[in-house]
Amino acid sequence: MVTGGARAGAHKYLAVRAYLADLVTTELAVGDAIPSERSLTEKFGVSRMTVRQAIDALVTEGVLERAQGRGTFVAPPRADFEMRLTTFGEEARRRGLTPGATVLRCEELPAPAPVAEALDREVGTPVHHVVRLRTADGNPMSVEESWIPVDLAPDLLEDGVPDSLYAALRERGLDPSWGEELITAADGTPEELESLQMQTSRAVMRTARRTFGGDAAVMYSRASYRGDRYSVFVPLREARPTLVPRTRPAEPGAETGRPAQPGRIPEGSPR
Amino acid sequence: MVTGGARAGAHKYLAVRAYLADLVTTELAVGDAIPSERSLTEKFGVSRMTVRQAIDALVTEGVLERAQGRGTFVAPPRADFEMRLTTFGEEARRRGLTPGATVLRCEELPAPAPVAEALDREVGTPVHHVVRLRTADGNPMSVEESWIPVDLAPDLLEDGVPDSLYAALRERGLDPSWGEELITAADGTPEELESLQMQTSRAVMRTARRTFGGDAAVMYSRASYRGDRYSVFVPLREARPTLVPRTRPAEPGAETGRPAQPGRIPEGSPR
DNA sequence: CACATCATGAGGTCTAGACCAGTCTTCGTG
DNA sequence: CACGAAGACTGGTCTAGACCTCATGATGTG
Repeated sequence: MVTGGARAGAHKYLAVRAYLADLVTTELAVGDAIPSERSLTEKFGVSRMTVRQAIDALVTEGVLERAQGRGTFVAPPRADFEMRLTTFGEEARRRGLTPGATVLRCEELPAPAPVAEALDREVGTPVHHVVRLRTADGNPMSVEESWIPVDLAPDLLEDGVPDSLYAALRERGLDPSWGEELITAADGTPEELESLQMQTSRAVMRTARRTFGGDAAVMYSRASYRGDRYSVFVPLREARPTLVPRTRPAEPGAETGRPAQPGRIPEGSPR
Repeated sequence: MVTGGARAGAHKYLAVRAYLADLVTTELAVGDAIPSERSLTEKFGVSRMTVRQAIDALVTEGVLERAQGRGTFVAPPRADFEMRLTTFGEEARRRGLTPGATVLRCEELPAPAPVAEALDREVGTPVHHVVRLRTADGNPMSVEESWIPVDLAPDLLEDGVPDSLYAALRERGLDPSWGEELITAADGTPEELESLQMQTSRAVMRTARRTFGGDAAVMYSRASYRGDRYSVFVPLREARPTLVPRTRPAEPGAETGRPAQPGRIPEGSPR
């Protein structure tokens, strides 16, 4: 059973949700119908609204599809439909490759302007700075540079550079929960081309990423990937208009108390 | 009033939803609280579950944020938080540029293998083929190649190439509703470099996109953007595990009736 | 003055029904 | 046998309450 995380004492809709999640992953295939809402009502001894709350959650996640008059069905996996905050290591393993890393640099320094801006900090704020060569099955894939404010994780690099910076941040209660990334293509610099052992082609894919935990920026990172070995898959949603909140009129003295708005990602050289 | 689309006779939760949407766009700023659920209950003479249904919808869309014990607030615009199916023209205008296009080629031909695969059709199926140079404020930005099955829109190119292929498809009832894109970086070919008037740098960003309307692939397109003038912004969500339905055991004779599963995007040269 | 307590009011979960609106099957009837 | 109506499903919307947890500000006390 995959009921994990929703023990008996917990909320009832979570129990129903866990049951359905288990059904989907172990019993049903794409297109199959789940039990009707009324039958789940009896099975769990809960009201229909509670059953619907459980199903609603899975419909929102894209796992199920409702069809009035017919039933509720297992939805086809639409890729992910959202880019995820994954790490190089996770990505590599997902593709069946063995990730590796060589630390090229590891230091603490005052944040230069572009880094400070990306992290919503003052210029000169102490930051950890790590440069690594990332490999997959031993082949160089990218040169990756990361900056993390020292005050968020003072002991981050005490035992050397951790395999996964994200995992290390998570251990310190700084869950990376969302981010934004800017992707460009460029000719690699001579140093990059050498590190990546690129001979004939010169094109690299550059990414600049801001990672947020809650409302605070916890990490800024830049990477250059071998253009001939790396690609990004982006699922696209329909372009429907979005509600835009009214912009607050200038009110001197008014504090929004909402830091870390998404915005421009600095691209300029951080050194 | 922005109540449009939710007339009095319609569902009550839509009336509440429309009221809140109007509030957000005309009265409230980011971080402001909306009226409490119980006060909305009285204002509209509906039950609390109905009010919650309206709020839930806006929370799911990312417009509002709940906070137990405190209230429900206007959420900061997290970029889009999903890549959208936009066209070159829309993107350019959004960035304040004037889009332009020069048709380099326009023909009908039998689909080569990679194109046929991308469109879920037989090799040789007749497809429209359009190659255009896209400009912004007169500057070359990308070379874009599109393939569309002829049977979906036989008269698509009768009056010349339309400004927007997406708009032309929409007019024929083929709403592009989702898609998937593969992004790579590469050295531009000599022809690309000449079309794009690239002198010093050679890196281009290549995209290969499958566009779907409903469950059928309606268009396959490939584009090469000037690496020094183009970038892609990608919002990233938290990396939480996704439910994967059980794979259907081989059942000869069983029909899923579910075409157009997302999958690999062909990258090889289509000519 | 500082701090613990408590009342208030916010959202979170849940019930036991109701009627509406599609879909599909089944069973007469012509 | 063909076809249409009826019934038996499905999910969609909605009510009028209930009790819970959590955040906050007022209040009283040491």
